[in-house]
Amino acid sequence: MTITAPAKSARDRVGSVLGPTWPDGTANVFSSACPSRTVLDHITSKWGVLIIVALADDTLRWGELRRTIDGISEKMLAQTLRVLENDQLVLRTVHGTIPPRVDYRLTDLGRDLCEKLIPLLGWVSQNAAAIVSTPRGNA
Amino acid sequence: MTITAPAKSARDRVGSVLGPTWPDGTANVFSSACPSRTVLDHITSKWGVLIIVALADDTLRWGELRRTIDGISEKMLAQTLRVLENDQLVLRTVHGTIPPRVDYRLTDLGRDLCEKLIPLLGWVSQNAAAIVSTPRGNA
DNA sequence: CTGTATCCTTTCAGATACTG
DNA sequence: CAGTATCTGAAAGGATACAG
Repeated sequence: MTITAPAKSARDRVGSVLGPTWPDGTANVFSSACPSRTVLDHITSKWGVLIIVALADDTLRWGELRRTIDGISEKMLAQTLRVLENDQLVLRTVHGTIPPRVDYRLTDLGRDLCEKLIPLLGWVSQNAAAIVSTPRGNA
Repeated sequence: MTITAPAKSARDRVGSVLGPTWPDGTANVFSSACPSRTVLDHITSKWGVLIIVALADDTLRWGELRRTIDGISEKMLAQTLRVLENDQLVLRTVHGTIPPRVDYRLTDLGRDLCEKLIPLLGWVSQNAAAIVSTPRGNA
């Protein structure tokens, strides 16, 4: 292995764990121009994680998603679903029936991502109460 | 195990994977009032993930963090660090020297979280290029 | 070097009303 | 049922200047 760039602590070390996003290694997630930044923003948008995880096991209908994810507005549900669908993480199926029925489910890509998300959300669920219960000026 | 609530597909199934945040099981991450929502918002804030992962291996100084995380403003770095510190994920150490030196490193809690974040960021790094390169009206 | 304070712009997000 | 359109207020975020 040839090392050309100067070793720069975290950036390179974590970079080697994550791997560069571009084959030439010019960009990783710490670079502002990196596409992984865009995707990360989509996923970590206010509702992205919750929608994906809600679809972990099931195909859900629009109304089911809306009821499952407490507090989401129709606007944000539609908006986030569109982004997720465009990222090929969620698949939208329209049944040409009256009344209309639309199903949402994860793509293979989405399911793959979901498996990374579940442990994260599990950790948050377990530790959230402890974190929030020590508010020293918390937002 | 006593089941009192009607089984509601994803909400309960994923809920059983994640576990309830409150011991009485009244709230999980899908509930808007759940504290895990707050913590999740902190972590998935625009810069939260990046800061935590940047500190994965190293203690970093303010300036190092600023240079590592490309594109972050001083304001957002300070703001996000304060939230993370308050959540007991990041530890701030002030050395009383001139010129001033301040170190940031992960707490045990933060390191634990970081281990859930690395696989996620790794996945994003590997798949981002493919996702972004198929823009059918992408934002 | 490590931040704060201020101003300003952009984006997010909810409420409401409406459509096929 | 499954959305869209529009409006409005709140919040996030960035640039710049300044302070200890």
